Formats: sequence, C-alpha cells, structure tokens
Amino acid sequence: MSKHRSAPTLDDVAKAAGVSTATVSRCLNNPQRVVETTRQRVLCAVDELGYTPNFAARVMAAKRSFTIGAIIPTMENSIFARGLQAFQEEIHKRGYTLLVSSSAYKPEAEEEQIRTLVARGADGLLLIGHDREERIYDYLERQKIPALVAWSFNPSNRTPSVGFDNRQAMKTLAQQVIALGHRRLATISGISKGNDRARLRIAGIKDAMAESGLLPDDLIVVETTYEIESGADAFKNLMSQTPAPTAVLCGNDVLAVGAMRQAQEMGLSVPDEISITGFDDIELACIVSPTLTTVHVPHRKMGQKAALELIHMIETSAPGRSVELSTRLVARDSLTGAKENQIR
Amino acid sequence: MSKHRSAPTLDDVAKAAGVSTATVSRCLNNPQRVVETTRQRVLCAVDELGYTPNFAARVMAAKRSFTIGAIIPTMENSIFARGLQAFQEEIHKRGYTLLVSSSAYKPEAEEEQIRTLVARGADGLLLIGHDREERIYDYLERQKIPALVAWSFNPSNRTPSVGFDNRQAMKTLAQQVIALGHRRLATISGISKGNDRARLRIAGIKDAMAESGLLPDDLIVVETTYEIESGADAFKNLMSQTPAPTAVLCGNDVLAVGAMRQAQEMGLSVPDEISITGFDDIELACIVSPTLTTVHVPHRKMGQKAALELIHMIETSAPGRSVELSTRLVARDSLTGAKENQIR
DNA sequence: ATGATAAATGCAAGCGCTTACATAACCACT
DNA sequence: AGTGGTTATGTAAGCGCTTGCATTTATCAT
Repeated sequence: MSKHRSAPTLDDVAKAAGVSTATVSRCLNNPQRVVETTRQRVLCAVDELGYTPNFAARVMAAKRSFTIGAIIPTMENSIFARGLQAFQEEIHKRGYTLLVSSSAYKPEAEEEQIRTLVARGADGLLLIGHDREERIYDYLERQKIPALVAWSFNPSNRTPSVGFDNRQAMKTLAQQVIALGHRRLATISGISKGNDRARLRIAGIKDAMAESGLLPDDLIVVETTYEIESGADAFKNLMSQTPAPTAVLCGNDVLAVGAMRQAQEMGLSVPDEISITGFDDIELACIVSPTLTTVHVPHRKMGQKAALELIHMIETSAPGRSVELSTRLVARDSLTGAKENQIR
Repeated sequence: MSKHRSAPTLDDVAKAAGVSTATVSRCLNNPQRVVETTRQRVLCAVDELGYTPNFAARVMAAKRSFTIGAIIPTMENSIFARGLQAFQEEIHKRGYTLLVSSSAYKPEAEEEQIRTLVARGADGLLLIGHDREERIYDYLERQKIPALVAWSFNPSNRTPSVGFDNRQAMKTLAQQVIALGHRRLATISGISKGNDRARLRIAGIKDAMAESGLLPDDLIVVETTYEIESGADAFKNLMSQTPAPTAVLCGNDVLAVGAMRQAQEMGLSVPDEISITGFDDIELACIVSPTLTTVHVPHRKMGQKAALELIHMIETSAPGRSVELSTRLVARDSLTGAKENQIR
C-alpha cells in the first residue's frame, strides 16, 4: 500500500507497537526496564518494520558511541594486522565497535584521521607510537577523548602506552649478532622521523655496539619506506659499499624479506654470505627461505591488553596505566656466524 | 580563564565571529556563498577555538555522510588489500571517506556489519561477491542504499558488479595445467558456501577437465578456510590419497603458499614432484620459492572502477552498470609438466 | 536619488534518538 | 477502602548541525 516507504524510525515503531518512543528506546537499550509483554510487542514491531536505529541520532542524544578509533600506519602488510585483530575481538566482547584508518606513515594524514575519528564520536583512540605533535595531545585532552599508545612503551610519556621496549629488544638482537662474530653491521630502518619505534631500534643496535667496543657511528643506516621493494633497494645500496656489512638488521620483517629477495637476486647466499634479521615475527618470517631470524612481538597480547586498558580509561575516566610486554628473540635460519670476518 | 571548556560547537564559533550559525555552516560547506571578509572572520574563530564539526549532527541534518562502507571477508592477508587501497584512494579524491569492516568470511557477521554501516549513515556500500541472503538486498533497497559488488562479475544479478569472470579465469589456468600433461588434479578451495568466487573457480576447473575428456568428478576437492595453515593441512591430506594428484590448483595464493610450505616440509619438490598454482597474484606470489604460477587479478583497477561506479550510483541515484575486467595467467615456477604421468 | 534585482545573512524548523522528570498503574498491607 | 511504595510508561527537552525561506544589505541602471 504505502508505495514510498523509507527507512522506519523509532517513531514508526512506537506507533506500530502502540507505545511511546521512550518505551521503544528502553526496549532496545535497557530491556529490563520494560515489562515482558510490551517488550514482546515492541520487538515484534521492530523486526516487522525492519527497523535499524539511526546511529548518528543515537550518538547525538546519548553522547556515547561505543566506538573506538584506531589509526595504524599501514594496512598494506600484516605488521599491525594480528595485534589489531586481537584488539578488535576484545573490544567487540565489551560491546564496542572498531573504526580503523591508516595514515600511510604520514603524520599530517594521521592528524586528520584523528580529527575525523573524534568528529565521528569515537569514545577513545588507539594510536601507534608516541611521536606526534604536542598539539594533537592537547586537542585530544580538550575534547576529553582518552587515547592509548601501542607498539611502544614509555611510561614517562603523557599518554599511557601498552607495548614493549623497542630499544632493548633490538639491542638484544644486535648483541646476538655481535656475539656471532659480526663486526660490520648495517641496518635498513623505516623513516625515523615521527617514528619512535624506528628510532629506538636503531639506538638499540648502537647500544649493543658500544657495549661490545664497536663504534656506534660505524653502523651503516639506510632509512626507507616499509615496503618489500624498498627493502630490496636499500639492500642493494648497502652491499655496494666497501667493505660491505656482514649482517643487515632490518627494522621489520617486511624490509628483511625485501633484503632477502634482493640477496637472492644478487646471487648472495643467506646466511652464508650475508646475515639478515627482521623484527616483528609476522607470518611471512616462516614462509621465506631461509626462515627469518627475528624478534617476536606478542601482537595478540598487546592488542588485548590495549583494548582492556583503553576501555577502562573510557568507562572510568581514569588516567590509564602503561603496560610493558616482553619480546623474545626467535633464532631461525637467516642469521649465522660471520665466517668472512674470522678469515681476515 | 574558562577552566572547564568542552568541545566547541557551531554556536560557539558563531558567537565568537559575531554571525549566525547558518553563516558558519555555510563557510564550512559552501564557502563561495559567504563574502570574503566574514569568511575570514569565521575561519579565524574556527581555528582559534579548535573547532571540529560534530559528524553525527552533520549527518543527521544533511542526511548525507560522504562515507562509503566496505565489508571485506578478511583483513588478515593481503588478498583484498591492494584493491581496497585503490578504492579508498579513488573515493578520497571525490571527498568520501571509507569505513571498512571485515566479516571473517561469516555470512551472519557480514549481515550485521551491513546493518551497522547503514545505521552509521553510509551513502553506499561495497560488497565482495554476490552470494548472500535475498533479504539483505531487500533491506538495502528499502533503505535506499546503493550497493556494488566487487571481485565477481555477474551482470544478470540484481546488484551491479565490478569484477572478473572467476570461472573463466580458473578454467584458463586449468587448461594450461592439463596441457602440461597433468591428469590427476586436485584443488584446495575456500569454503564454497556463501562464496560464489570459490564455487565458480571449482566449476572452472571442471569445465576445463570436461573439455579435455577428463571426468570432472575426478577432481579432488578440499574446502578449507583461507589461511596458510589450512592450506598446509589440506595439502597433506591431499597427498595422502592414492594415487596422489600431480597438480594442486589452489583457490588463492594464500592457500597455495600453505601448500608449498607443506610440500617442502614433506620433502616434496615443487614443481618437480608436484605442481602447485595460486590465484590473485598478491605480493607473496613472488616471494616464495619457487615463485608461484597464478592468475593475475587487476586489483587496483578493480578498486578504482568500483569506486567510480559506486559514487556515480550515489550521486545520480542511477541503477549502476556492471564492469568486467580481465585476468591474466602468470606463468612462474611452481607449475611444470607432469613427468610422473608420462612415465606411467 | 530611486526602485528593482541580486547577494549576503539570519531565523527557526527539523533530523531521530535518549533521558530526566512527571504521571499512571499496580501491589501489598492496615 | 485507603495509604505508601514500587514499577511501568509517557512527555518533552534537547544533542549540534543544515537548509528553506525571510529579511537585510549591497549593487546598479535609470
């Protein structure tokens, strides 16, 4: 009959069920505050009409969206995938929805996304790493949006963080590399500007070098974007130096895989002629051959803990506590002793 | 001074600039409808106060969100990543924002996500594949939300699609496999229920077999989830059959990589003892060794075209036209002639 | 100057929901 | 039957924005 029906509203449901909109609203949000019989009637009307609540209206009236925003640097590889997945599962259990966006490692893009997410009514925000303009933290504070940093751990920062000690993790790996006899080290790092993880990882390598009596400044550093292709290019670049490094510590597994592919292309055997290490221990690390020696990051655990902590901050307006997780070195096949070095 | 300021509203800006809220609104959405001098004044006030428009309120008033929703089966691997990335870049150019969610290949989850996205005011929806309850299409029509299907092409369907012919693509690959002398074929497919792509790809293999005088029913089919681990398990399972297949056509590259890893673990040489093929041509296909023979899907192009078409549907309320893209066989190293077969 | 036309701005009515508060209905007990 | 105390439901005031229409102001040919 009504040939031009459009999406039904609360009001339509109320009419159909013969109650007020308040009652319908309560049926949906506080079922126990409504008596069984009316509830039945209302619920019937709801799915008879195919009613879906209008989210915008709800957010506006309730000033609560049950939405959490996350801005990750990239979705193109799985570096953040597992952690985010765990994060999302956890918040979902608590009745929250995740809104993700990716900044492509661009600080300006990130800032815009933060504003967008806030404008969309996110109840809280998950950010990766501590490095960003102070102004952004001011903004968040002003808007009273709780934010939590992950993939980094720095309790002295004004924003709480759930993560690991990037510097120490990389240092441990570098110590192992040095213990295996390597003396000429190089690293393929992500762009360190605006990326504390990258910066700290480089620092970690230097720490290990210094402790072993090597000159930190001798570390050859190439910074590039986090792509397989870039890792390959950087590796080529690195190996053209004389003397060439005997071990290349990569900022993450993606770069390491790129380096390995390039090594293969150049006819260099890994690890016999050149050792390569990664960071993160994503799925890829076991797939490449040789398998990749890397630092295992407890991604799922990090995601879960972050979720719990952020929700706690949201629901209690508490300031939020930082949580440190530990990483673990995973020795596989791409790192071995520095033969060449011993020959000299 | 005001120690307890909370997020500023349009009204605050209006007061600060000494104009009405209407004028402020116009400054933000229709700058040319406001005279230069007032615009300056308003814009000043805006960033003096650090004003960000409230999205919910805006959507509600304008009944337009400039948001497009996309529901993809998974974010865990990069099968959909590149295409989605292109999609998002394209809509961004047109002033739209992308809201992504993942259904984990679960139809019920997908339905819920669709409702959520609609409730959130998405102006349009990007869906993967045609297979879903009719009721969902009814709902979308009722809510007047344009939807477009990607990764599949079927112009006879009620919802327009931008994609490729999964059946024909897989058939072409299978023909090649058969031409190389393989007679005992197997496939590791995704779960075909609710997944037309998976189903059509299997059908494509059977088409090729039938055309070459093989019995389609002889195709060994294992269905499993799209994970590397599952691909590995399925492969093990497959190879325990007698006689074992000489070629395993996988439903996508992820499964193929799993199969290859398992082959390696079982000491089976690829492709000498067993040929393996993939589908999609994601980055991974070039990284594994041997490199993977697969079907190249024009992901970026698909994403772009889908974006253009969907926006067109949204802005003109046009019914939407389907677009077919072509795929291409990429011969690499994991597929070769069937030696064993010739020996017998 | 002057009236007509156009441009700039203001007014105020919603958009669809939640929720504090008011009211009505019900339920023992005296 | 009357009383006080619950409990269930209704009333209506916003939430922060957009936009059609009304009003004011600027522009210009006469």
